[in-house]
Amino acid sequence: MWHDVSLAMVHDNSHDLTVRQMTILLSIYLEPPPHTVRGLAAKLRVTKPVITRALDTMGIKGLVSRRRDERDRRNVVIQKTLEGSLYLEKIGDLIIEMARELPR
Amino acid sequence: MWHDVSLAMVHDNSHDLTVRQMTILLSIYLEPPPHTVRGLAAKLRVTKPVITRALDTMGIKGLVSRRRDERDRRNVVIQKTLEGSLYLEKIGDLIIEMARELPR
DNA sequence: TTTAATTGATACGGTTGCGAAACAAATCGG
DNA sequence: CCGATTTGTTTCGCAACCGTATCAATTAAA
Repeated sequence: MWHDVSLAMVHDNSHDLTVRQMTILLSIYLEPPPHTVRGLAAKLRVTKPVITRALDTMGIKGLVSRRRDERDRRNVVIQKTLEGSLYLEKIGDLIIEMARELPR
Repeated sequence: MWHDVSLAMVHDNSHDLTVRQMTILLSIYLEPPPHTVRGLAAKLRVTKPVITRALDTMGIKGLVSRRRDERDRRNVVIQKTLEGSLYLEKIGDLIIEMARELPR
């Protein structure tokens, strides 16, 4: 199943994200907000620039957006987007479809 | 579940493969041999250099090996290795473990 | 045998991601 | 107010990957 889904992702190729980027995206959309750079860095155990750069590229693709936290303006809160939701929904459907076809 | 497994892969970090490389590796180990460069390129719908380069890097990591086909010496057949088998087995266990913890 | 086709590898220029370090802005603590 | 801390970003040099085009070796075809 992992093979089939990965293969479909390679075929799709619309947003080709790295495993790290995909993991960041899933964290943002599946775990309860708010999400910050340092929080994601800690969860994935990577450095902060990794998060910043991933947010840059995913921001250009429209998959996430950023906003300053007005209560503590050092913080940046990461927000979901419609396009990101649609993209992950598509991947979710893909996984479900592949799982359904498993030989059980 | 996809999230959890990806997160574990990022944490592990022993061989950090791209999605393409992982898909190539899974194809080699899960689909019936023989595997050739052009065959994998066709299956993944990528160009041949992509396969060659992926085999280079995965070969260095010891995950696959290559051998000339003696019947048609233009061909290269890709072979599994012990280390590659162990690596994929570890990932398989990871997936099973994560799936077991699903809320059903 | 000589030409054409097939197969995998390589060269090239460009893009992207990386870790470490330095940085600017904001907040905290005395 | 002023130095220390926290937070996210940027810079630097470097390595890896990409697609296109080309190459060398091998086989098939004429």
